[in-house]
Amino acid sequence: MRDENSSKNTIEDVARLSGVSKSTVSRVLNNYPNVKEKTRRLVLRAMRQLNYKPNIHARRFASGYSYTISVFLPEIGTQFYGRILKGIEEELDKYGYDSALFPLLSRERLKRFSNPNAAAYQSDGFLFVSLDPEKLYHLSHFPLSRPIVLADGYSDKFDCVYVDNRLGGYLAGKYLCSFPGEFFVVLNREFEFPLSTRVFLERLDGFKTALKEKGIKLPQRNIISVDFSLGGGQIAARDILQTAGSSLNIFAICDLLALGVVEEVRRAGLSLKNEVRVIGFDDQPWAKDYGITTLHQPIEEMGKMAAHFLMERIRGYKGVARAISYKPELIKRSSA
Amino acid sequence: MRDENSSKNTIEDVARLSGVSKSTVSRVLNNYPNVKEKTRRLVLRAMRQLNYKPNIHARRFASGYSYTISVFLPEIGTQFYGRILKGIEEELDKYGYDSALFPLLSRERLKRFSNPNAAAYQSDGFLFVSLDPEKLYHLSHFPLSRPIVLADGYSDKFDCVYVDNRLGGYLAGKYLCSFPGEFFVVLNREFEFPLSTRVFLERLDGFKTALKEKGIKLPQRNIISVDFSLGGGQIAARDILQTAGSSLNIFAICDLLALGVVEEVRRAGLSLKNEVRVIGFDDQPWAKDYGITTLHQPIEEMGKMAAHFLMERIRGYKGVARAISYKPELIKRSSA
DNA sequence: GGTATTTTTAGAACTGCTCCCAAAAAATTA
DNA sequence: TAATTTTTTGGGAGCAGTTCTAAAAATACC
Repeated sequence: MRDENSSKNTIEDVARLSGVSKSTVSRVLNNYPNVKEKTRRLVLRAMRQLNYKPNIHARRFASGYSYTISVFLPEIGTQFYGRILKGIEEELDKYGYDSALFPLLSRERLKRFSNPNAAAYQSDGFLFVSLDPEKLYHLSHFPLSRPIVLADGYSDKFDCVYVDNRLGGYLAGKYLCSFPGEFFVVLNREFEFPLSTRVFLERLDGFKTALKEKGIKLPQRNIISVDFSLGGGQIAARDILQTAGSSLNIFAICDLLALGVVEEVRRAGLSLKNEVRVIGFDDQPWAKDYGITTLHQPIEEMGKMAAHFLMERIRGYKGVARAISYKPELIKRSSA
Repeated sequence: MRDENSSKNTIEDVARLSGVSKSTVSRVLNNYPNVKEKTRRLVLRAMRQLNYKPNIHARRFASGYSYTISVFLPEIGTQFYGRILKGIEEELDKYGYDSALFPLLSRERLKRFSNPNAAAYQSDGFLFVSLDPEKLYHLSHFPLSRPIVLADGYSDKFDCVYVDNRLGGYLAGKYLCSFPGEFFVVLNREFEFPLSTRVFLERLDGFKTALKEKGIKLPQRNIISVDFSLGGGQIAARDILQTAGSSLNIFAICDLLALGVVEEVRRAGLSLKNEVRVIGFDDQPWAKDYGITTLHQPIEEMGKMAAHFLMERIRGYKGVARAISYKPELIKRSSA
């Protein structure tokens, strides 16, 4: 089927109507600086008049650019990925770029990408979210001539944008230490090997460090692993409430788990903050509504910045690898 | 950045090496039937020798086809979508087609697609998974000249491929009715409006029908809504076990919830089948390992068939809308 | 005001593949 | 074997942009 979507008008029609040459229209199209303002307006008006839409295939063909970047992520069912994607897409829009999503989902699915001609590699750059490109065995297939940027992950080889998760955990720990009682961490199970991320373990690590500084020990059985879901948090809370005393400090590794915990604590008729303190991580938009004390991280901003780095590289920037680390911030609400 | 991925060799180089014309090479490339076998082999050998990869942009440009279809789905964190995608991709591969994924994720994100020039619409066809294109308000932007196919959903306007969920629920109900005791359904909460699917409610409906036939009533409070996760199933199970008698029949609307239920039942030291019966839905690959009695549905097969329909349409097939409905099959294992 | 310099523009080559048309080759028929 | 039909192949004109080069226009300078 021919693509009726791109209207019939070509760059030539625009040129004719505005009385300039094809190349000038092209320059306007691509935001080249050396076009007289008057001419630019003329051309833009003609474009509008003809409802001109450049043929994306012709454009890609002629320029050699695909105007697309590939985003690899473990999965995208969670709000975190929805938000980071939002940031990425917003930034790309500015450059007329699109993103193609490649959720790896499972070890098995990852195999699909062992074909170096897979669609995933037909783009101008690569963005890895929560993923370590060096761990993914198909990296050998990577066209390393094209830039790679990491979001929510660290590397010394590539530009990357991440949150200081260890610090976040530390801040949570430090704050909770100011309360008496027993300490718990609600953690979610990790992905299998090549898709695993250090993020949660780093938060845990920072948390432990803070406790240690105060001479508090966190017994292994107080670290409760559940699946990444509201229900997971609820289950963990029930287990904790069933076996522990009446003054509890709970660090949930993310807001979703924290919400599950908070709901169960309320259901059990216990008083948040007085009897049980719960801290989450993320500061999801709804965390405020539920009064969840949490560590704020700028998710959309990370996506935006990562996309920005990548676009700079695609545009030819050659400097050494850069890393931006965002500091999480403790937001105190009613849950702790 | 120029695309170094597609090696330097063009169709012309292949033509020269194999001693034929460009057009003949093109014919071989596109699997045209009218090429002498000897010539075809000659050309293929030359391609191999030069490690020739057609320039995908040139191809799209010249043909007007994008060799891509857009797959819209609510989200893709779950195994169901991973599996259906697998089927889709396998089938598309046969035609040299790729899929671009567009998880709508949320009402808010859906807005991104209100732009008729979004990448999502730059493809040769559209596949809606668990989604009703007529409910999505951006349908107005749809290039209806290009074919649409539904998977895991029904429509009289478009080709569609789905499972008879009502029958599945009915079979579950009928089987459980052969046991005494109280009846429960574990359901997961729905997506918000435009992303909602009727799938789970249909299963519930079929289940109720079966009970009604035996004169059994399912009180509203025996329908337990939890989030779609392992933890959700566990929570539901705890609630059920806490308040109900000792002979229970539980229909979990999907295997993931069923697994959560089964785990909790075992943890509570109750005997599956004798005291508590649990039926799931899906027959996920791991359901067997956990002994979950469930309704089998051919997920990959659905994806494959949907992709097949779509490819037929893209290739010009003009017949009336077709619908394939798969009948779920009860697989008895140790949980019921 | 004339020349040098810089900015802006037109013209045309180029990208690599598809596909139509006509020519050549092969197969079939008389 | 010639004539006819069918199959296979080559030639070349698109496709719709980008980009290089050189010319034209605008600006700066003396």
